[in-house]
Amino acid sequence: MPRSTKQSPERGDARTRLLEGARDVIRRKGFAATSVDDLCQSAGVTKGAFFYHFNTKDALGVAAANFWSETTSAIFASAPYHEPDDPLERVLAYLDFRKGLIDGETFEYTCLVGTMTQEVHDSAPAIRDACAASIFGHAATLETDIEAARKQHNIDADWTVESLARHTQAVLQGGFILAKATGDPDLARESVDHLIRYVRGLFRVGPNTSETNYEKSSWPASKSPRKRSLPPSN
Amino acid sequence: MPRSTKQSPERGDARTRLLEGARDVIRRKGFAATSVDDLCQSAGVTKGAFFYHFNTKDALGVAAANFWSETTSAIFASAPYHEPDDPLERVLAYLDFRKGLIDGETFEYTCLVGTMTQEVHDSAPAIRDACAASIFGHAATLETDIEAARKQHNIDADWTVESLARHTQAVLQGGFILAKATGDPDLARESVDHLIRYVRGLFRVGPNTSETNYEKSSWPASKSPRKRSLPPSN
DNA sequence: CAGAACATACCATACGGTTGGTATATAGTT
DNA sequence: AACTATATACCAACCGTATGGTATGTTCTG
Repeated sequence: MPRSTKQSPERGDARTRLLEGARDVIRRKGFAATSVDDLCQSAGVTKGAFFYHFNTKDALGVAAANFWSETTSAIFASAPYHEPDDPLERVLAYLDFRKGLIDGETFEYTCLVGTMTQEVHDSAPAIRDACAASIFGHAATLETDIEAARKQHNIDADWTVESLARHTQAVLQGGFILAKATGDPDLARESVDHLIRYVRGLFRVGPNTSETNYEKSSWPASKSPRKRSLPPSN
Repeated sequence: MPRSTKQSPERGDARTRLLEGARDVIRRKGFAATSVDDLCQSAGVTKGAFFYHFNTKDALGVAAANFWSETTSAIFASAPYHEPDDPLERVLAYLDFRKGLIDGETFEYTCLVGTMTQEVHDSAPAIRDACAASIFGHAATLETDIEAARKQHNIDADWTVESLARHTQAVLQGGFILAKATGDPDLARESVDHLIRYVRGLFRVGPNTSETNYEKSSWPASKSPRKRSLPPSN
């Protein structure tokens, strides 16, 4: 029988639990409306622990944005959309992958750093910069595939690789807003569909390339029972 | 000499000034971070006036969303993008018009109801519904032109008119987020350019139709001196 | 003069943050 | 192996202020 069989959360991971709680609570309520007490409660710690790990609430905001960057980039790095040999296929597979992530409750699939950017862009530059680094850093990961696809398909474009990469993020962020307005994730998926159609048009490929429909992998959200792990029986 | 030459703001329009102040301050700081005192100060009134006109802060949020709907739909109704005879030209002119509105400080061109939706979607259903009505109500105004263009160009589409109308709003909202992340309106205009290219592709028209570049009209923002009312001299 | 449209002063609470203390793990000493 | 020193990682209680909201008074208008 090991010593220290305490059921309560392990000592030493309060910081991580605070960041995970912040990720979910802030996506629900927004940054400003989330109190430090809310964050402590979601992590199961007291304010002493909070202010031991973060000097101020804004400091947690910065840390949460960085935490988001690290966790999501790990997910994207190991995601299956990199597998196709054709670079355009990889771009389309990325968009299909993103579309697959949009499911469940709103706070489960929306973007933490996009949400925080909206709120703090004018009042908390440190948080905003951390969010911007997350958004544009992720967008930049798409650029090599887009560039390779452009060369392979001999596209002489009136658009830049960087702007298309950013545009994909804009569409996702905007889709999240429409989804939040009604609580319906279909509104976000719908815009991704238009984006996919746009990219296909840019590269002059038909509508039926790459229909792998990548399975949804784990996305930063508190473990919630995912309904329908098997397809419906009808 | 007329009686009541008081320089101070007219009696009777405190409500309007509160809504106008809310429009600008909330776009800067967000809804939750904007205090009632902030709103009173921006309108030049006291809390007595505020709570005379609005029972609660959330009630002002609803009223601000409705105010936004009314003022912006008046602007769009009288905007020049309705002039072209060709319906597709009107759609493209609308997007060009929206692009032209993106200028100046961030709080001047971003969308109030999009901002508020992000924050209160899960905690203030009344505000969220008012915002949703504004967003989707505006999107619906595009549907007749899109539908007419689709018939005229004989497009048998795999997309619905409604979804394309919504997609335009998603792109705009997403562009606003990217612009807020850096303070650079070019990031929003860039996404509108991609959207315009997408719509042209959907209707199979070349890149050089309708380049009117409609002059920017008045958009809900506090009167700020607009630089460069004349084009640069080079 | 009655009621609408404000202003002033005030209240209870929730908020971000601080203070002082305690349990735990680790390292060094004997 | 036992004991101490020390830093880490937290907890519980407290503090000043900002906040949403109220109660009451005042001014203007029809």
